[in-house]
Amino acid sequence: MNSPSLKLFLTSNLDIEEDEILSILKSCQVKSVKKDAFLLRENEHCKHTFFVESGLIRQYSIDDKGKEHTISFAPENWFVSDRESVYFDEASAYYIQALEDSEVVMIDEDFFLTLSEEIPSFTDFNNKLLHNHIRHLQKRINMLLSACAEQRYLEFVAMYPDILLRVPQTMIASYLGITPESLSRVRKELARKNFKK
Amino acid sequence: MNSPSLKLFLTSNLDIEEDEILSILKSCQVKSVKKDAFLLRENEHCKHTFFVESGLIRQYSIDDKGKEHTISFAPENWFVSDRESVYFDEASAYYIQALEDSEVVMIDEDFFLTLSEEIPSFTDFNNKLLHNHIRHLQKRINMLLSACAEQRYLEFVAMYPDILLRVPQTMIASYLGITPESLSRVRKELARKNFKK
DNA sequence: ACTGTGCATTGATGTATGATAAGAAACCGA
DNA sequence: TCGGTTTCTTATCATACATCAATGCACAGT
Repeated sequence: MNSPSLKLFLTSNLDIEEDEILSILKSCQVKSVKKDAFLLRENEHCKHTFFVESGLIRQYSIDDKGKEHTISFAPENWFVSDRESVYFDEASAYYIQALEDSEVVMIDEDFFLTLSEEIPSFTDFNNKLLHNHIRHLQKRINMLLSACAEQRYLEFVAMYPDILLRVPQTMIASYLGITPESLSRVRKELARKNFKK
Repeated sequence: MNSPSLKLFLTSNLDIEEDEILSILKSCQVKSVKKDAFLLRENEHCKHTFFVESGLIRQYSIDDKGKEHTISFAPENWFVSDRESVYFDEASAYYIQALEDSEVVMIDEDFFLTLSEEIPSFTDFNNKLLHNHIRHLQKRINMLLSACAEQRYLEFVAMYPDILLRVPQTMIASYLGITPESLSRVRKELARKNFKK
């Protein structure tokens, strides 16, 4: 068994015994992915939810003009997946790619089924995860509707200071819905303001 | 009991007996709201999920500059709520307001608890609802990241042709993240294109 | 029928951000 | 250490959309 972070994540959130979790986790494959390798490509059916043990993963889409739009970043201890593709068994619209050499636990639907059957508290926990996810998406929509480039960047910095330093600005720009050039301008402007004070 | 749509909605999605649903629904209050009345205001704690029996409800936020941003429209047979406020017991960032005289069923957390205890299939159903919600939000984010004003409007028309005719353009504009003036111009341009063909 | 209020349209103008291109800097991998 | 990518910055120009302001409608209340 080689997924200490996921084990810790589950034991600290679920009412579950050490050996119980071990026997369930045994069924999960751990995968090492090199930087730039793909866990999912557009039009594939996503079969897994990935738990990031180490490294950094990005989920993004490509529009008709060929531009990338970052959906999410997933560092250690985060999940990443096209849950809709998994759940509704649809072709995915997204790419999931490693930004660093990473280790991910591949979790399939059976895993969730087993958990919800064997661990009563799992249902609630899963519910909470889903609600958290929704809250997060809600907030982002609100931001995209109302905030200008500078505000978006500031919110990102406040929310993900760690990620900021690990990914190229191009990708942060594509997360914020602006061009890399605009982001560069925003940063310059912010630096100027801070200097003045 | 005065919530025929909700009853139908539940019985057609859950493995449940007629009288069982009736006894559970009995605990829910049905509320009539006049056009423009509020079901929730910013900074209040949202205590209910509202199921719209009839009418039309809007959820929106107001930013620092006083501009409204429509989060969602909820016509008949839809749910509307600040689920995050309910679930995490936080102050809400949103307003929920009737756009037409409406009837809503006020569903509290106990209702969900009762359902999940008494109806085994409810857990799965609830899960499905949450996943659907997430899919929906995901799609909107993708749209906001990648589509121009015209595309956004076209997507809206395709997705909610019914709502289109029932709400002022100002609000549709605020849903799409553009100004009413821009929306007016987009529509004019589209009309011109269609005429030419 | 009159009048007020809100909404949609239109035009003139402004501005933030996009597009393009080119140079500078940082980051590999050999 | 070098040479080559990739990323970041900077500059110019272009444009979609916002802002501001005026007008026209339509509907509701008196």
